[in-house]
Amino acid sequence: MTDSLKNLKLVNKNAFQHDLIEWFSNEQRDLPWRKDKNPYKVWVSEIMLQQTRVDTVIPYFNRFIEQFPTINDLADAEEEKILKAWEGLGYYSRVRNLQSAVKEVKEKYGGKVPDTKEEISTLKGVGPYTAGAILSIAYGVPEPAVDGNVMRVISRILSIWEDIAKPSTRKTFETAIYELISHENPSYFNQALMELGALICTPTSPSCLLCPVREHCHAFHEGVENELPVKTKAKKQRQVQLAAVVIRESEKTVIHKRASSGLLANMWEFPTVEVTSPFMFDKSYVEALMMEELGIEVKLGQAVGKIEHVFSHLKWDIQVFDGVLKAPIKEDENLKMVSPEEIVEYPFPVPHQKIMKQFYNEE
DNA sequence: TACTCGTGGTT
DNA sequence: TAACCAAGAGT
Repeated sequence: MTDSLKNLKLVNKNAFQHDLIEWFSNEQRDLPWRKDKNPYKVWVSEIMLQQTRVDTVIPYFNRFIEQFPTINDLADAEEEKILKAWEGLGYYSRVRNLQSAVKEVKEKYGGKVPDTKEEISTLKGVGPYTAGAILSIAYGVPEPAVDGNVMRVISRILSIWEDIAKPSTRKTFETAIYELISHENPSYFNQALMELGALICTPTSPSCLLCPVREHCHAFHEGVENELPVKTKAKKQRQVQLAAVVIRESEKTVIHKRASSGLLANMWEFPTVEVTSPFMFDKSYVEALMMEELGIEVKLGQAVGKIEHVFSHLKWDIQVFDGVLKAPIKEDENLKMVSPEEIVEYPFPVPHQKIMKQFYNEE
């Protein structure tokens, strides 16, 4: 693994830093989280940007900061509100961890985001990348912030052939960045690597002729920029068959809150059960499951449609039924009857938003 | 380590 | 269309 950094000492460090930072100074995108270096805003942006595209994040970031302008505002918010603000972004534990961490900053650090690697890394949801990003961008600390962009860019610059899909590989790149990072401007150095990965040094067909650090790039000189980075393939999603019911009772419908851990934790949904093998979508079977698992006595009507939704690791195939209650539900924290006006206040995952749109709200 | 955890845009 | 991809972290 040390051998994969054999080109590290061959890089003209000062020239590389200069070319990279100069390019970023001139070409960086105008993004809302780049307006100031407020550690809280930097933090929020970095959590949102995890595995999520810039264009997707922008409107969420603006709304989130407007709704929760400070650490105190977020710390004091109801979980339902923060999940609603995150609705549609995915990876919902990110925002629950963020609020948990923000509460800790409020209580243990007097509301000031920690500025050391050791302290900030103890916060929920702040891993090696996010710690380095906040420290370098908000506080000017020369720590690496190794994300997918950085691994791709540096794998090409240094011609590193380690598999970037393996968790242990990140350390190789951190070692490289510790050596290469500008101590005069660690913020721009880290952001420039990511910006370069996003705009120039893209996964397929990188624009090497436009690259400000082309002359420092070993992969370009060896003509192997399209072979790097090495990344093993992800395995296919597992299929899950679900039955959901849209219950109509005098202009209202029944919604259910999911478990507090696991997939889509604490999000709301139309009553849903997983069905397996032979009896797949048999109505009386689904009715029995609804009673056993959710305590809902429902009479299923027509199968009104089908929703398909692909997650990173599984695929939902939802058969949607119409239905009416055979007996009133016992409303509690996790089971409610709501009107069309009320339902919009609850956070729903996208597949159930699709159900709402197609089979409940829409005419 | 390998798996879990979302979503939407690209190829 | 299916696969791939995007500023990862928790377990």
